Order: sequence, then C-alpha cells, then structure tokens
Amino acid sequence: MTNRKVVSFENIKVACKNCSLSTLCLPMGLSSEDVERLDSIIKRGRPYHRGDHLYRGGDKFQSLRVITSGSVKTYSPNEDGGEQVLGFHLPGELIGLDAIQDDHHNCSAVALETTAVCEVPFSQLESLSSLMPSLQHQMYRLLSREIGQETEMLTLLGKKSAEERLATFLLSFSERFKQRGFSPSDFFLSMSRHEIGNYLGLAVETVSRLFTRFQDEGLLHVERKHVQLQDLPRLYDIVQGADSIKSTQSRG
Amino acid sequence: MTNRKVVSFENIKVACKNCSLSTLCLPMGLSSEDVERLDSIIKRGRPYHRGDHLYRGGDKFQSLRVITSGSVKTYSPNEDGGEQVLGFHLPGELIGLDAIQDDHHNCSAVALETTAVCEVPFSQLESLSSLMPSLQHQMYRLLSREIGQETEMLTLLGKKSAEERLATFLLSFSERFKQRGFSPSDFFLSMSRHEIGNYLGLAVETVSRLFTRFQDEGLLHVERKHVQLQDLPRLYDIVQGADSIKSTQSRG
DNA sequence: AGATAATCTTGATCAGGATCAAGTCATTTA
DNA sequence: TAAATGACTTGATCCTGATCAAGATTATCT
Repeated sequence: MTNRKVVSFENIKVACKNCSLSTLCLPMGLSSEDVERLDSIIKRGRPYHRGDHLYRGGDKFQSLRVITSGSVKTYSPNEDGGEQVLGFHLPGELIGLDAIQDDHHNCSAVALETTAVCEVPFSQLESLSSLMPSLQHQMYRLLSREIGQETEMLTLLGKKSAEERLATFLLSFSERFKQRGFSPSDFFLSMSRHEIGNYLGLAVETVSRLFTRFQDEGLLHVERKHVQLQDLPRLYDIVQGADSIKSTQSRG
Repeated sequence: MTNRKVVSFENIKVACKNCSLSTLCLPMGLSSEDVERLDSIIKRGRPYHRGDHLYRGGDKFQSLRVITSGSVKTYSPNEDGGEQVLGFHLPGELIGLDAIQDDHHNCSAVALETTAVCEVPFSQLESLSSLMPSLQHQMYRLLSREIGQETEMLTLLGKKSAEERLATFLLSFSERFKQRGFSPSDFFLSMSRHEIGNYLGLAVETVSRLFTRFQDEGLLHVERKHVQLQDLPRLYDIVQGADSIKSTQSRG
C-alpha cells in the first residue's frame, strides 16, 4: 500500500473504493484516483427509518443520493391530494436526477425500511465532472438511462394488461436483486400492495387478486411481503404479452 | 462570390446566434462566444419529408437532434409488432437523449411533416461541454427536464381518465405553440387520431369521441387536424381532475 | 376526374379492472 | 392477552373505455 491516507471524518464507514455497489453507482468506469476525488465530496449521514423522508417536493435541491442499503419510494403528490408512486429504489440506485432542471425537488422520497444513503452535493459533482471527462460521461449515461427506464414504464402503463404489469414489476425486482448478488427468485418486497398498485396504475384489490391468481397458477408463492418466484420462464412469457395464464395452461 | 464552392443554401441559412429557437434549445444561457463554438460542431442537413425516419431503433447513436421546423414523432416498437408512441416534438426540442446510455438508439423518430433538424454530434458536444461549464450545466438541465416530463406522463397514464388525458394533451400543445410565438388556441396537429390514441393509451375511437364531445360542450372547435381551443379555463379544470364535462355544466 | 385506400366518426356491445362492501389476518398498543 | 388499527383478501357489482362493425369523409393515385 503506497497510499496511507488518514481520514478524519468520524462517521465515514464506507468509501467508494471499498463499496460493493461501485459497479452500479457513480464510480462505475472511473480510475481509482478519480474514485478518490469523487469519494472526497460524498457525505454519508446516519440511516433513515421507515417513513422518514429523504426530501420532499419543493425542497431546495442540493444533492443527489445513492441508496446504499434499504429501499426508497419516490412519489409526486398530485392535485387531488393523492400521490403517484414514481419508483422503488434499491441499493446502488441514484435518485434526485429530476431535480437538476430547476434546482428544487419536484417529487418526494421516503424510506420504506431502514435505509442508508450517500449524499452527493450536486454543485461539487458538477465541478468535478468538468475536470473528469469519465465522470461527466458517466453522469450523461446515468441521466440517459433514467430516461430509458421511464420510457419503458410509459409503455407498461400505456399498453399492458394488469397481469403483464405485475409480472413486469416482479421480474424487475428479480433482476435487480440478482444484480446485487441476492436471489432472483426469493425476496421481500418492502412496499405495500397499495403502493404497488399505485405504481402500476392498478387498484389494490387488483394487485391482491393477481398475486392470488399467480400463486394458484404455480407461478409464485407469496406470503405477505415474501415472494418466491417459481416459474420465471412463464413470468417472462407473460411480460412479453404472451397468452394470459388461462390459455397458457388450457386443458393441460 | 469569393467562395467557389457552391453550397446548398439549405445547409447554411441558420446559425445558432440568429436562430429564433436559441432560447429553447441548447444555446440557452451560453455566452455569444460559447454559442459560436457550439455552432461550429452543428450540422444542418436537408429537410426530411413526412414519413422519413431521422433514426430507427438499433441505429448507432451519433448525434442529438434539435427540431428546427416541422414536427417529429418518437416511438418504440414493442414485442407484438405494435408501437408505443413516446412523444411528439416541436421546433426547439431535442431528441435522442435516451440513446446516450448505450450508444445506440432504443427508439425510432419519424417526421410527421416536412421537417428540418440540427444534428449535434454527441462526442463533440461532450468534449465541448467539458470545456464549457455552462454548456455542461445546460446539458444536465435538459436531461433532467426530460426525466421530469416523462414523470408527468407517468402520472397521466397511471391515474387520469380519458378526458383528462386528451385535455392535457391539447394544453401541452397550446403551451408549446405559445412559447414559440404561435397562437395557443388555434393550431394544426400534425399527427393522426391513431397516433394521439397510442400516445395517450387510448383507442382511436375514444379519441374521436372525445373530440366530438369536447366540441359539443363548446370547449373547442375541431376539423380534422385543425383545432381551435375555445375555453382554455375549462380545459385546465378538466386537466386538474375537476368535475367531468357533464357535471361542470349540469343544469346550467 | 374517378377509383381506391386511408382516416375518421358513430353506434352497439363487451370486458377488464375499478369500486363498493365485508371479512380475515397481522401488527401494534395498552 | 385483548383490543385496536391497519394491511390484505375475497366477493359482487358497476363503469369506463376497448373492441367490433359499419359508414362517412378525405387523401392518394393513375
């Protein structure tokens, strides 16, 4: 070890270079010196508890946030008092990108369970990205990826049946858990049925009925928030708009 | 003529500094020197005709494009041969941002009428933005704004009634035409009813019926693609989820 | 111009999923 | 441990908007 850097901050537990999430997060593709420069602007606060807000719509935008553990729901309050759930975010994911445009948050973010985040002061990140082309490039990519993800969601909400929506939702978590080294077929969902429904543009009752139906059909086992996917291929078929459950196994 | 090379005047008639769209477009907020540097990398090709593709899903991503006249539809082909319309784009709007993430286009863009665009080679733009913090900032803002716009669309598709969707659609055009110095209440829509329906997650027939109903209710006059909005305040009421048409004027 | 093909409108019927209503199960609190 | 509260499930009914079908209008082509 040539570099013996003494760090004086008291609450730093994790540095980017040691963080298992670096391949999903901002440092992706950065050289190790660059990672250190990035690391130097990142703040790590104490964890949020279930229900705590990371920020609320209208707050001044200061920092992007990367979830490091736990999970977060983002939502925007709509006119009539209700809310639209915009996304569920897992470790390694960046939130707050939508706030860059006008320097304040347009939506709110709330912890769904005990959650830790890295805060990245945006003005510093911006300055740094001017000096580091690879960081700038990574920022462009991340912003663009966010657009692409929302585009997929538009297709989901515009065209897909309830069944396709829930299957897509479940497989999205399956893939994201897998990326993070967890089981792609056995996991806990940290959000309520109500929140799932809101996110997918469905009523709670529909979500509940679909879980039951998927279970009856042997696609999965579900008990409260614990989901075990038992037939990934058929779930993928459903996502692709293949025949509905009924016809898939008609007269076996 | 000092210049012996004969240049098609399509190619040279606009420079950023003279372009009326600069307040909507990339140069927004740039100093005049910076605008010139930006201008130097921008290519202006000959116009596209109705139905011509600017790019298709799968194409290698080279350039962002700014519409300078006409209009463009972006869409992504989905599994079953159909398409999902992602947006309609007017002069001053930037398309292709979703392609940055993995260097190729995920969706297609087609001219809805005779359309001119500026092409902005992305790798050059990226280099330039490293040298020009104000350009970098503008890029972040534009990307972020795109995310915010898609977020609004998610809310539209997730929660709104057919009536609210069409009213929102019409007012979006109203506002965008107004921004561009055109009438906010008298304009031509360049896309078909089918495309409107696809974009809004509605069947063609529903769109057609809504136009008829809106007209019957005195909200607008419509004849084919020519729309005249006659009661903007009530359209805004509808967007906000206020009472539907029927109850708004019950027992007038 | 006349023929043909799209596009759009209108009407009739259908169905997916919302809403309403009730009951069950889990978790928290006292 | 019981009561209270909130989350989830299940059933019955309703309604919005899809689909099917036909006709009208407009655009395209030779």
